[in-house]
Amino acid sequence: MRIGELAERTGTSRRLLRYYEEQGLIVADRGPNGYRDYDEPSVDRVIQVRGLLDAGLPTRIIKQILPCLDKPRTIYFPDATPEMIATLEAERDRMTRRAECLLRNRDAIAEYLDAVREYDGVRSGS
Amino acid sequence: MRIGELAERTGTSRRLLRYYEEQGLIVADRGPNGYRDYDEPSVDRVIQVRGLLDAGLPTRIIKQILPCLDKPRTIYFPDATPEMIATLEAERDRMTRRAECLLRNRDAIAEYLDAVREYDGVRSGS
DNA sequence: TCGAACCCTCACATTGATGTGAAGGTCCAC
DNA sequence: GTGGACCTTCACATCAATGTGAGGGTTCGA
Repeated sequence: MRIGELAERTGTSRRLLRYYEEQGLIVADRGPNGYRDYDEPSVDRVIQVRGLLDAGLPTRIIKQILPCLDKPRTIYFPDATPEMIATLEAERDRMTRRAECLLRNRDAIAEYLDAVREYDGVRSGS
Repeated sequence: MRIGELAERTGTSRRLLRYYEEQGLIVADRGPNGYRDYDEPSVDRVIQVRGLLDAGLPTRIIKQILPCLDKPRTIYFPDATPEMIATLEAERDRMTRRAECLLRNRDAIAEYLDAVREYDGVRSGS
């Protein structure tokens, strides 16, 4: 598929798809005319990249961890260097802390909303 | 306490503390000399702001939700306008999705790390 | 009273993720 | 064969979160 379709199916601008490619997060074949050509799995890939980005990871890190997250659990150990391992461990912990913070604050918001709902319910009668 | 101490205790640069104030995320008294003067709770406040920021929320949103998150469960309903409620609900859901994505990918990384560890363990013998 | 170590404001620089638009090639349907 | 809807690259713009430094005041201890 071409970039327009991928953009539509992933809800991502063409500009960003090119940017992700430039950052090494996705790859694309090229047709004889220079047009980018994507395969079906690219859709999931882009969605995952967007999720990670939205979760707050920078492209630099995403590029590093993506190879470890590929579905066919082949578990590549291409260059599981100590630095790489350290980066992953650090990132795993960062993600844990981040998620905790997120959930903690989300719960606080939910709690507030519940209180508001109850308040409104009482105020307007049942 | 003055800005230097707060910076040190929160691991945040003075510049950023001033920025957060400019964005309305924290407040500071002023001494007769113009120096900012912070109270003890400011420390937690700054830490929470940093957590939310790190969790990916923009200052604009943080400013909106912070009042709902204040500890003394006074539950202010200063201006619980419908728009405000909608914003909060949307943000709550966004945070949930974000956290899920984060945890899903974190688990994938953890799984990978486990596999690597096992691989290394086997390879080097016990 | 001098210097170090604070503080202030202002303003420009940078980085990452994006938007936008120009200048131009390709493909297809009419 | 022309127009519209694609695609290409390049480059400049933007926005939020930060860094950095200039120019200048305050506080305090030696």
